[in-house]
Amino acid sequence: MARRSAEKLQPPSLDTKSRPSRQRGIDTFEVILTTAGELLAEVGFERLTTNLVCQRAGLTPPALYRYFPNKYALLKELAHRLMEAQDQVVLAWLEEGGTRFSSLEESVAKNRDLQKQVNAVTRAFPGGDWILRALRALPVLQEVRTTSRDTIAQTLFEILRQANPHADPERLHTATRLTTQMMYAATEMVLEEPDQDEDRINEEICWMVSLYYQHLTRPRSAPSTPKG
Amino acid sequence: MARRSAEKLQPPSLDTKSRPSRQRGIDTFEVILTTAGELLAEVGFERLTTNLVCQRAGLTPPALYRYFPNKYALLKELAHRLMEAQDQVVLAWLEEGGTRFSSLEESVAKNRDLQKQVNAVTRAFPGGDWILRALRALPVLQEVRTTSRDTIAQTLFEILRQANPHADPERLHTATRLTTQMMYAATEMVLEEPDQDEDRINEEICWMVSLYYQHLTRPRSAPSTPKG
DNA sequence: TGTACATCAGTGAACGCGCGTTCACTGATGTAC
DNA sequence: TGTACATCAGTGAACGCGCGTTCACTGATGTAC
Repeated sequence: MARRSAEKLQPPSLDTKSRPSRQRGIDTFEVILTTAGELLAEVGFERLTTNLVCQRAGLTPPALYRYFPNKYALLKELAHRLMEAQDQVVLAWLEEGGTRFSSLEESVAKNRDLQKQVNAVTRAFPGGDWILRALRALPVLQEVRTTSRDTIAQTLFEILRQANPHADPERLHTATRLTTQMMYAATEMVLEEPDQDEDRINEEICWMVSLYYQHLTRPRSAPSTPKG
Repeated sequence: MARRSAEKLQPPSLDTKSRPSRQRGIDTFEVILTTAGELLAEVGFERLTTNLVCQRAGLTPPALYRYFPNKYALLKELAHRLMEAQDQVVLAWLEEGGTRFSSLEESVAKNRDLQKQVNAVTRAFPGGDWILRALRALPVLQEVRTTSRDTIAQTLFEILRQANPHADPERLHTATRLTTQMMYAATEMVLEEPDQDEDRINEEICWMVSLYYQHLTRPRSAPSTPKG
């Protein structure tokens, strides 16, 4: 009883409760998430409720409640998966030498490809745009967002640090976090206003980032103007 | 009766209902908004309810309901005011010649001052951080956000267009919208993670933007390195 | 300057709805021997 | 290979709460004459 009222004071702060062990449960778990993604795309996260998900998924509330304590747990799991999908794209790009180039134009082109891929992955994710909004709006999810961004930024930092040992490390560190954030912000911008020309925005954000890194890594020499 | 059920189909899409005409009403209107801002800062916009605002403001629900149809109307009014406060700062900066400079360093410095001011204004606004989140998360508010950004971007565009008649206008247009968005995104970044060094982030975002505009407006000449 | 009336501003009390959540239970799947 | 049992997975039905909203009303302020 005492434990009960103590729980009441900080109860909803839960992740996914118990993960299912058998196939049937695993399927249900996935159906719940898929349905939540669908509904998110349809009604947005404010009108998303556990009851609504259950209804659409053909389940009763206790079934959902077995795995997720509330709708935030649903959103957190979805957000986590979206972030992982994005991260995979970025990390693969880094491994394939996305930061290696021999001209400013090539740098822009490579960044543009990355940006395009990230946008595509986000778009393909059911309710992806809403998940991005939720990641900003709900404090519970901010950690998911920040963790993802910092992972990317840290990896990028290490690569650039090795390639540019003379650059100011502190500044480079801020730079990687900032540009990562900015490229995500550009993705949000494109998804939020679909009537805009995505290619144009991608192009420009990549010029911004490329010019900036050029400045940071070659601060005292004139920039290369290869085919000027 | 028929009218009633028709209204039910699209009712909550309202702005502030009737504005008060007498002093007493005007005071109440403002008290409601002030209280909403306070509560926003305390509990966030998800747990903000009209009842809660009434309770804190020492009013009964119908009093609030007289002016605002729901909590979104509250948020919309608050968001509108925050955007106006930000816009004023930016427009004043533009009028005072924020875009005129004689070196890259001066451009960065001027941008940094602007960014600092915008951050300060946002921080001083009760619940400002939450309003920024709501502006992203709630579709009802996106128009407020977009309108503000496009107003700024358009003004900036016209100034830059006149100063740089040779620059590609379409590209310049995209650029102004993009950089405006990016600088707002940097504000959000600073407010969301207060443990970070604001000055450092301001500095870097301004380098990004300044280098980018330098490239756009002098695409074929080497950048000036005055005190290199 | 005073009176009668219209309008504005806010109260008190209650409502229906649906959300999150729980309880005791049934059925299905795996495991030990 | 078959039986007994433990655990997992999900059901049916209900609950309390509080949110948004409304109704008929009172009191305060301004206006006409």
